Amino acid sequence: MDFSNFTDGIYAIDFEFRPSHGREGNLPDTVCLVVTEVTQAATYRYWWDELRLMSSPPFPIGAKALLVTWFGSAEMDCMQSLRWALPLNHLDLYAEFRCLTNQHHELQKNSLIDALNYYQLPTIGHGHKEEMRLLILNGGGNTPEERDAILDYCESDVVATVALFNRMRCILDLPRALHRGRYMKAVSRMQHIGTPIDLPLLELLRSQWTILQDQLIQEIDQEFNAFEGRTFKVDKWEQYLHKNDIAWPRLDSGKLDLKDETFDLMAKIYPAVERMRNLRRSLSETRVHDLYVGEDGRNRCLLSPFKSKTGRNQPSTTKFIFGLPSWFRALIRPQKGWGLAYVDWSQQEFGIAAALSGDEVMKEAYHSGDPYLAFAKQSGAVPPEATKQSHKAERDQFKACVLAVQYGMGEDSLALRINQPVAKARYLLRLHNQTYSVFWKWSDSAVNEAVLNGKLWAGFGWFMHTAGHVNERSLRNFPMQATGAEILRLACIYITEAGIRVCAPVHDALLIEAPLEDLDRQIEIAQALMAQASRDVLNGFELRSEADVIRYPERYLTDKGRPMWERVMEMLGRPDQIDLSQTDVTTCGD
DNA sequence: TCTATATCACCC
DNA sequence: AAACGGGTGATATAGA
Repeated sequence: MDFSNFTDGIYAIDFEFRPSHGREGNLPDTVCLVVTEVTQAATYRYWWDELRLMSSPPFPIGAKALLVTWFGSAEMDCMQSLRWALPLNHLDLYAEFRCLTNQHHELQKNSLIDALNYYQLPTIGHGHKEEMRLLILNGGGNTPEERDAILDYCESDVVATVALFNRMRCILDLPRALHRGRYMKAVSRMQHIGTPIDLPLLELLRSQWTILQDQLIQEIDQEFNAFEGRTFKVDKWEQYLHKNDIAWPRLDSGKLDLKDETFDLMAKIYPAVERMRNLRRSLSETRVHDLYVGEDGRNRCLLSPFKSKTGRNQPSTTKFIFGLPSWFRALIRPQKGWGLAYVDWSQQEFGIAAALSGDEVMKEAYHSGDPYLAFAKQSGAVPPEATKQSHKAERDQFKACVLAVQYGMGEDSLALRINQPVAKARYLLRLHNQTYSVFWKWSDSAVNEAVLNGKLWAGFGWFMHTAGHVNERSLRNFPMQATGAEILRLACIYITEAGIRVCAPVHDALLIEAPLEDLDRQIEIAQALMAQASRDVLNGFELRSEADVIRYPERYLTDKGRPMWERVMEMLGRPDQIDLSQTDVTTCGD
């Protein structure tokens, strides 16, 4: 496959846009569009009054055309707002540049300007770019001068995109580049749909939140006097400790250790500390105003595809509902007549490790349906007839050990985590080594590859540069996490292209929505496609998935989030919002 | 007063 | 030197 197949032309485009009504979370309002055919360098400029009259894009999007962009999910967001169809073939230079320069020592950022500098191509300055960005954001473009300035600026980005394309085209792995471009299209579809939020309740929460905080502090802090207004003051806490003769752990720097963990530890000796711990925890979980929710009650924000070094999406944790503390998920609620499903792969990284390493014992553990208990059995620590109920304590420890290995945890940290002597942690890690020796050899080989070649590959063309010092634990984890990201991308492609409405990706999970009468069927299809994606990436090895189902008028409330949600609803005087929260679990896979 | 750093809390 | 992978973001404190 090469570029000569695109006989209808290769078009670079760039939109300028701003959120509708200036409200983040709303769909974008398109300001202008510039299109250039890359070989003929023919350029076309369109202002929004022309664009809104078009029912299809002024460039070809069929099988014989190619769309070239820098961060094309944004361009396709605009196309969807204009109700245009999306291109069949898409090449995104941002995705390609991220892939080629991942963890490259000379590169810190990944803007278009950074890419142009990297290839020593001319750029407009950061200053002008920022100036134009603000002009567009603040509703500029009403005078002929401003309009020309915005179009010129938009055109300069297209010119830069074309230059970058011509510089990069000979080094691209085209089939995989088109695959990544196809993912950018799926990203745009998800960004366009967004996650349904109970907007009236969110607004109530927002309007009352400071009052709730003040109430909480006033009630609890009179015992301690450690707060000044709404902030916890270290020196005031120190005074309290001094007055009460409490010796508090300190960091190496000499400052008080204020970790939640430390409060937990000290609460065991001084029960009053527990009350302050709870107060601090509640207050730390208060990001209600930054969440992007449009006037239609949908949480929409940039998903930041390919942003992490393993290729994961990395949306802002304050703007994205799934980045907030988990009790906020109870704000997620299907629209009337609709349902939602949060579908996630079961023990994804364990399954990936088994598949990639070819460790048959590990594969068997995955296929058993309960890898943690299987590990305990395979190592001989519990009898073959042991169950989750009969050997709960053992299972918890073996589970902690499996997770520890995936993150490269050492025996000291594991001991702390499971609240056991170091010797016990050492014993568990040794059992993992012995039971899954093939996995460990494979894990060693990743470290060797990285050190010897200066690169570490994760399949489908994603890799990171490893010249210079890289943490060994990072190298061992990279193939598993990056492959997980690859499986998610493929599943997003399959499921969005099957016409299922995907609200959001969450690393090893997807939130989908459907009318209630179609919900069960669509969950089934989504799970089948998630299994398909895992097989396609893992050479036939299938990952199971589970689904939490939320049917209107239920909200998405998990066991973890329930206590805080109930507390907040009580304080808001809305105890009626507590009980509408049942979730079922279905499973799929072998 | 502003910025950089350290530390912490949250997510998977 | 530390020893838990990948992140974002808030806040307190220290220093310019």
